[in-house]
Amino acid sequence: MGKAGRNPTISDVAELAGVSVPTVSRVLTGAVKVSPAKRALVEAAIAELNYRPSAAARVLVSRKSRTIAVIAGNTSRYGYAETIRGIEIAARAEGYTVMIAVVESADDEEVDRAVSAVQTQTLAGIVVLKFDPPGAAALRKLGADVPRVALSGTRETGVPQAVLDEAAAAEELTEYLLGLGHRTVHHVRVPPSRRVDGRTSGWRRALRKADAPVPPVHDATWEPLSGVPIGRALAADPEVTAVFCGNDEIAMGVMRGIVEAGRRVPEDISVAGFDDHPLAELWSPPLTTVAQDFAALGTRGFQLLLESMNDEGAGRYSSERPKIVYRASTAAPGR
Amino acid sequence: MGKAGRNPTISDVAELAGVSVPTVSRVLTGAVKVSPAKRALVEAAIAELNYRPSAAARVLVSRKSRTIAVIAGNTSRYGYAETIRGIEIAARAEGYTVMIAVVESADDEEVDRAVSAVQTQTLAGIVVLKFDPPGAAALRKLGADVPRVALSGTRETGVPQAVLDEAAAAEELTEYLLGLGHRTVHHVRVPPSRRVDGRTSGWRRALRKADAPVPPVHDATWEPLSGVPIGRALAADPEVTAVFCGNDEIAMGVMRGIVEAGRRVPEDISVAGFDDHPLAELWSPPLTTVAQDFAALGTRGFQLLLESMNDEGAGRYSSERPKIVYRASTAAPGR
DNA sequence: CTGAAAGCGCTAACAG
DNA sequence: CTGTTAGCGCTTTCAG
Repeated sequence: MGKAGRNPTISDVAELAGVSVPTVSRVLTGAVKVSPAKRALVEAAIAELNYRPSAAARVLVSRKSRTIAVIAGNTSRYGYAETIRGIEIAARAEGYTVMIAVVESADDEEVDRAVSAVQTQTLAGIVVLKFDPPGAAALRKLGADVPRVALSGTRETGVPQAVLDEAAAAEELTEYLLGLGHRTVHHVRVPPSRRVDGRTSGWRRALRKADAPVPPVHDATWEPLSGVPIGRALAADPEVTAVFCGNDEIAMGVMRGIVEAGRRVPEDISVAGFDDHPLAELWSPPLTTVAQDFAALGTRGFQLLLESMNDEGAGRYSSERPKIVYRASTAAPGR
Repeated sequence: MGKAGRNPTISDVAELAGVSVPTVSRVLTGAVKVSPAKRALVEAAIAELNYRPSAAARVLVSRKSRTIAVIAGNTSRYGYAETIRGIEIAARAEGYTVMIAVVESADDEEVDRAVSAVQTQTLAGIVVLKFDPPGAAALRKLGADVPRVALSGTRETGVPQAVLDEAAAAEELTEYLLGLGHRTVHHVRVPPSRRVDGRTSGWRRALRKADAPVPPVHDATWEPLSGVPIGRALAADPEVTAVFCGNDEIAMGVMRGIVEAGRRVPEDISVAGFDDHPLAELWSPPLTTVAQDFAALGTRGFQLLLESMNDEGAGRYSSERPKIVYRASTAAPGR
């Protein structure tokens, strides 16, 4: 019998069931056939002792793990949280456990800390949220010894990757605005993930293709409130009739600034966002935006990871085109 | 030298440094003194091989882990995501890694699955988000063998717990509304965590204390849009002048319904929410609400866990009183 | 201060 | 089908 206070081990189970330790292991893993009689004995013993195999011991000897890590710059912001949720759901469905490693900044020290924390664990795979510079830096430092998948960001070579084609969506949205009759579209950017930001480059491409002037970009922070002064500034310029914002929260801040400055949305100025935040539909006026299915992105990411664990489809690239959601915050320019 | 393709092990390091394996272990753990000369040798070897100790092997022999698990009914909804963020930040600061276990429902099977997944890991401790029935069910099934902490929910005995005193805050907010001159306050509830929901009971307590009529409760889902029809219904009743909603997102939906029905906020009807969602301040009109510091709750939770790992303060209870944020969505009743 | 020996809980050969 | 024998990578005695 196991000593009191200690968790039961596989030998406690073996002893109680009257079989050898490997036999218990065999019913646990199910890999090798065991006679029904002994199997029943073992299962009874497991139930009686409320035995749970130790993942640590298992991993040590089998070198196989049922844990994946998610490396992310953040866990609670809308896109991040939803993506992680998608990964977790897919992982759970396949019996995997998820571990989180947050990389606050792209500082060498911080990235090393996070990468070390991850490399210490024996993992089945790693999903990197390449939404921002910290994520990209972490991916770069990761060895190729463990299956990895990158989510979003610039295209990787040699690493399977799933992305949302933000540039295409931003281009389409900007074209829509121009098609409404706006002479040009102004842009408020969220902190860019990298040198080239898909949302910004899609916007610029659309303007160039239409030979529309490319106004200077306004930079917001992740704080919704940071959009307010930008909105006020934009409203002060009578030339401004359409604004495309890097995300919905900033768009809401910008709209607030515009309204505070005494102009109307969309009569005087059209405003569009990005993400289709849960509150975008509820906003007044409801926000025209781009629906990004982050949870599906996470799920695709885990799928890619699974494939890459089985050596299939290494280097696969999966791109999805987000859909524009037309609502009331955009309209033809007034007079 | 280590075989190619394999991660380097502690004996590869020992060999390269020309010392014994336990000596390497001693510089790794720092528990026992090692001569500066050997220490330098070992550190050089570690750096050269880019060696990372295996957490699995460590845990197996030392029975000590630097990983904690968070059990939660959800990971991406505002309060949940922020709480997890707070836990993760505190854990990371102390060198702990966070593992996530999601419990979708309170079904026995689902709860057992999550609890098993957690018990398989060798953990330093577990933080349970007792925000909802699944969380509460999971806490109940967890053995006392690993340090645990409960966050929110009804008071536990024997388990350290950190909570936000929602009932007190809801009562204060309701009293404020009554103090403004409203005859009573209507209530829209979010899916309740348990039989007694703090927000609802605080509201009811305030009405009783003031001898105000207690109108029937309206039930919303977690979907912000579910508030819209409720808002419309409320607006149709001329008796309604003040509404207290279970969270900000629902409050936004309710306000939308009220406005659609042709009544104004706050001139005709005051609306208050709960949580101080990042967009509450930006809403028109800005929402009166209760600021819940979920990240701080998470941090306090991890602190409690640390104490309980060191056998200090087992059974501690930490309650924080959220602060009311007065904004423009509430006012004295019009005539 | 340092090395030798033992063993954590489990699975992977290998006989039988 | 089943038991015996090894040993995963590390920390922990225990001698020196």
